[in-house]
Amino acid sequence: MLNTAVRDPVARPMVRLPYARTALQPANSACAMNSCSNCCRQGVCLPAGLSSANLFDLDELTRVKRRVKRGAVLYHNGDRFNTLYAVRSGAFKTVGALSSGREKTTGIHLSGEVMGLDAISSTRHHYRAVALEDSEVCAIPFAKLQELTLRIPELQHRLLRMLSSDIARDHGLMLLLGSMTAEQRLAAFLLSLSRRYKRLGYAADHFILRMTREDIGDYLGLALETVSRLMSRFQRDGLISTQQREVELKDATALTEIVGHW
Amino acid sequence: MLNTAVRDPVARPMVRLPYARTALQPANSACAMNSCSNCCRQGVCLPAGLSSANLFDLDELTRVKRRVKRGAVLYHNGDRFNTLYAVRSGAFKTVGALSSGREKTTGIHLSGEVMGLDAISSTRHHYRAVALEDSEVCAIPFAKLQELTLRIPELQHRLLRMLSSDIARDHGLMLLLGSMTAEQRLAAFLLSLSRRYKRLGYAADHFILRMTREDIGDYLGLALETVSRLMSRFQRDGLISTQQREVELKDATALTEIVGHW
DNA sequence: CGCGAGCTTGAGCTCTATCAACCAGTGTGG
DNA sequence: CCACACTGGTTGATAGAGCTCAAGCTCGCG
Repeated sequence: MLNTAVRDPVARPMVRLPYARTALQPANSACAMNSCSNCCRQGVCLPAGLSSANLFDLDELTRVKRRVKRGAVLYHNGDRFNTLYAVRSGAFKTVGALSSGREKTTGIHLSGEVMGLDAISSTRHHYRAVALEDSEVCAIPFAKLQELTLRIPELQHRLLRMLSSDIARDHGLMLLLGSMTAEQRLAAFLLSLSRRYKRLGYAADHFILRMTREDIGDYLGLALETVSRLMSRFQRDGLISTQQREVELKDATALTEIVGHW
Repeated sequence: MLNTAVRDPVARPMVRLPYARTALQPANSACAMNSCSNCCRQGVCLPAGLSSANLFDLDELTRVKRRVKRGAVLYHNGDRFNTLYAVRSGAFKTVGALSSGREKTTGIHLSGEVMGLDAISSTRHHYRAVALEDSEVCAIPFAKLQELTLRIPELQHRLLRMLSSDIARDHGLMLLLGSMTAEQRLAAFLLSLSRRYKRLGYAADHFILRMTREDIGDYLGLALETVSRLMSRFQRDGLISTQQREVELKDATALTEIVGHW
């Protein structure tokens, strides 16, 4: 049932070096600078589109960095909100606790993405942010950021755009959760990850899932077994090649067709 | 199987006058004023929390009203975005078209709520906004609004909060779509409508659904038949009383328990 | 009165969750 | 160095929730 070639270490195409320098790297070392002005994520993160003069203002707000170990919690459900967190390196999930004891992952956040935007309206976090791997974030005091936007209209615009694109992204997930089959969901998920890694400058067709099958299931509204089965099936059908967390998209077109284009 | 009392016109408790003046009224006539300063939705809409001096500034931006007939489209998927719409009276749904031909309703918007926030980031609308009943909106030119926020920090804060609470609301729907049974979804939906009507000053336990079973299904990720069956079951179990679009919550506690409190 | 849109109910089937067993890899302690 | 436990992944069997198809009903309207 399993393609034995995959089990054979020699036949694994995915651990070759060219990849190891890009998407497969946990990206912790990729960006050592400590201010927005010289951060390699500046093009995709909060300061995207700002003039360099304005960047310096932002530098002061993002001085505080925080390291978070894999599995550790950045903020809890119910914590007072006064800080936005920009992911510098690594990856996070935000999870909502359900009374049933189960959890629902509402978001996956890669580097350059900002977490906590949903809490602006209520002054408290609704979710728990958990590191999927050893990660680092910039802590951005929201009150100061808001002051700054009054002086820098572009920054205000940028902030609004970030919130807005969060909404748009969530709507995409709602479409997915509300009207797609398990197969479509997983295909859409893989393609979405691919797009995001590409945007970060990594290989689009080859990356490491930072999360467990269970995490993916929680995110897509599926049981972990279903995720596992589908991964196997995609592999059997030659759409992807996968070994544990390592994924290579071999036929992105076919995946796109599975999703259907909307 | 159906409680015959409900079919009997005499036994219907829901068409009595006290209700007819509140939630059952389509609310078209409820708010005839034509500027924010004297609009009865001012406390729940965009201007919420602004000082009256600032309200006057906002008045200028919301001069343009637009009437939309039931079933008519306010804006289409792909339309250029330059205007936010605040629902003055009536109700809207926003729907995303899927290639399969089916549609997914991503939002239900009652009066006092603002539509189009998801398009800020992309300059184009991703969804179609359709009136669920004869409705009226305020057209708010976004560029001008943004200018105004630079002069009125409170307005900026308000705008951010609206976007943020949109995100939070969407997350709620994602939780619902991703991890609740059909029964829980419908119960949550009814309770949510109840809360929103209450906030608008209507009766919390008695209202008219502005949408068809199909709309509800599209919104909750269920087939219309499932919605219908569950409505019947809730009625049979004494949780609600319903006749077509008219709904009375008879046991909100039980509904809350069905949802489970998270 | 007849028509159509929307709602209800039934029957059957499919997809996916659940339960369960097993496997691989990793870390731990004796 | 091996036994053992533990985490995460795979695969199978089974059952049930909800979808689809289909028929009939209600109500408002021309």
